[in-house]
Amino acid sequence: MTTLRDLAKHLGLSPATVSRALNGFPEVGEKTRIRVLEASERLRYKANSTAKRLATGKSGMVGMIFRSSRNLLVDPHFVDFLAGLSTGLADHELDLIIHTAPQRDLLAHYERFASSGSVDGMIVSAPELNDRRITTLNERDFPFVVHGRTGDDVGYAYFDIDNDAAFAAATSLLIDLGHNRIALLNGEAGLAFVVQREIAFRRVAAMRGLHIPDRFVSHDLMSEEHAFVHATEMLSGRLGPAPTAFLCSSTLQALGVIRAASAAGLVIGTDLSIIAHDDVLPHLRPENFNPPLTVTRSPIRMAGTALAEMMGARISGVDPLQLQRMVSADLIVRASTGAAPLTGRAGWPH
Amino acid sequence: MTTLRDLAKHLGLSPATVSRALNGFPEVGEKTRIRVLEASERLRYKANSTAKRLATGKSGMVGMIFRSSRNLLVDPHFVDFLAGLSTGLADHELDLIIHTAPQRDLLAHYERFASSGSVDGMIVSAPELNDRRITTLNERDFPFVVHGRTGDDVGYAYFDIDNDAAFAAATSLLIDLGHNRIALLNGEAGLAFVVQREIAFRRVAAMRGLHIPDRFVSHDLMSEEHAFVHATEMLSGRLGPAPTAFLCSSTLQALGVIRAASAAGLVIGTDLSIIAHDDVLPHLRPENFNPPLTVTRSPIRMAGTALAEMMGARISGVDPLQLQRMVSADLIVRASTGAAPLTGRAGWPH
DNA sequence: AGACGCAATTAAACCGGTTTGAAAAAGTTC
DNA sequence: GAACTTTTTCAAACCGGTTTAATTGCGTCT
Repeated sequence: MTTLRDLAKHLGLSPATVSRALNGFPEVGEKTRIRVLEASERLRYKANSTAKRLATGKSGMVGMIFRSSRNLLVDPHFVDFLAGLSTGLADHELDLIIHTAPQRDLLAHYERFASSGSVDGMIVSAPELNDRRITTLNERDFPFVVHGRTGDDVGYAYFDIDNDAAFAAATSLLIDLGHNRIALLNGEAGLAFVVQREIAFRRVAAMRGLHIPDRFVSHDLMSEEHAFVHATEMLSGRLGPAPTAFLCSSTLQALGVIRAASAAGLVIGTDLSIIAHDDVLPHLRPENFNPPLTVTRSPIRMAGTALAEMMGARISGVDPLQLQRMVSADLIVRASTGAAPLTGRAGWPH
Repeated sequence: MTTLRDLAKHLGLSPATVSRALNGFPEVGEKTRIRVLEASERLRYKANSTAKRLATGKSGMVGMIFRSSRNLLVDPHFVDFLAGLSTGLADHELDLIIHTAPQRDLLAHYERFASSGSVDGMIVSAPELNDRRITTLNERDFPFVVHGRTGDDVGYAYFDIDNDAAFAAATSLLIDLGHNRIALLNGEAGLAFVVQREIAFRRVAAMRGLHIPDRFVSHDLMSEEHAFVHATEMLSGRLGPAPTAFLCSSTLQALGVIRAASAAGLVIGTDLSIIAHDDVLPHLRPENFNPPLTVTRSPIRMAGTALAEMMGARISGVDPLQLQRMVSADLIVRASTGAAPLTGRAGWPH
């Protein structure tokens, strides 16, 4: 393995000059630079990245920590985010370190990452309402960016979609269409975006005089299968009058609702309306569903690239308050939403 | 940030002794060790991992490179593999680096990783039949493990399932049931496992006297949507007599076939039989399909953990030839396979 | 020719750990 | 208590780069 000193000796130069030549410093003579570049090519010299890091104090990596138990890595939403993130990081010549830790000493692992110099920054995903990972990193003054936000007025860099506006608009649309029994299939309890969506949904419903019993709001993994189970139960009548509309946190859940509705003999768009949030997963296109799905849309992959960009800026010292972005989701009305069936216009009793 | 020297000065010891005390070397006095550990706790000392790496020559990381274009990261099969891998690596105190590179200089990035010392080993996934990544790493004598294998007699560490046996068994089962028009929905052309599965399928079909026209064998992303499109086309009759059975490389594709069959008014298990390979994706359980799906099963997540284990061994110097594992997939017969409909027993003409 | 300015190069310190070889301290043996 | 082990500690070199401060070489001005 060729080192910088080997190369320097070979050329009859000092390591300092060689280092400068390779890194494009201006004070190196033009003929020398060419000579160095040629020799480094010929001897297949590759700078040892560890040594470089130690000398410069930059690792060129950002970290992400996963709980070994709860498997975020299997969630397609999350993975698409990851895809956007890692390609975005590549533009800044940053690599991503995936680290897994058991739930109980998750925070200790964040601390170790933050203070051992192995990464220049961290990505925090799927924050909960009071997320101790965020407070820990904030205290240490360590660069990090968050996908989502824990409140309205926070002091860290984040990228988020306007969950409140999106779900308020979706709820309004359903009520305008005459739906008075609307069920919500939400994500896992505790996650910030889940709470935000539910608050918007319940606020608009209450404003319009609707009562939503808790048993028609589910909190679970956003998978086809879980949604199928919940929707089947809700449509069965065992919990009370069946909803005439479903609001889903994900198009995957919409698939489950469609399967449950087919089994129950219901026609989507006529007997039952569905709106879902569309994260624009590459292999799941709600515009091709039958019927095409009404959605609130915002590509989650874009969140990944945006956060990669922010991470780069944050590492170069940009103030986190300058790195806060919220985008709105588009409400796209298609054929899965229609007027509520006349037979089912009564709301749930208070 | 406390360094080792700070700590040593604070204790009135030499850096050497402190380093030894922290790393559990035997030649340190017991009372000294305790003193050191206490002080390091109190001063919140965390060893700089970059410096450690430089000194020891081990990075504690393994790398994985993705093409920025073809998006493996979005493939749920692949992601589940990744989940198994990263938790398995954690057991060996290894972290995973995710690196993205454009297709055209993919190999250069592999070389850089292999010779810059930034990782101790590499993971190669989704190999093609003649995969230059493998030859490149092999030439450099750099530790790596492969998920899958490019041939029967290879000189590197791999974990693979017996694709040939699995697809031969599945094909035999269908033919035994009287099916003479069997379509194959395969993965992307060129991938090793895709070729292996197709060879097994065609060999058994030929042995039993069946002709399989190329237009009833598709090569594409293994997604629900692509499978739906191909199955719809094949069932339409536009390509010739419709198949009475589908063999799928993934349960996702089976979902697409089921959707296409429903649209065509076909009953699964009676009018149309389906077998798929089940990678045991956590949110997609073919035993809960309606009807439950006949599968060849092998958890892809297990492949991830097995390869993590192998990577650890390979890094500690175990001979790659000792690290070759092939497991067989179980054929699990459920209700999605039934006797071929009497009306459709004629095979495709030669 | 001497003084000066500028560009190109270098020696040496540094990043923060680990490890070797030697020295000091402590413990045994006679 | 001297001689000899054995245990514990230390100074210095090392990993392979970067960077500061000093030095050399060369053309220019007077």
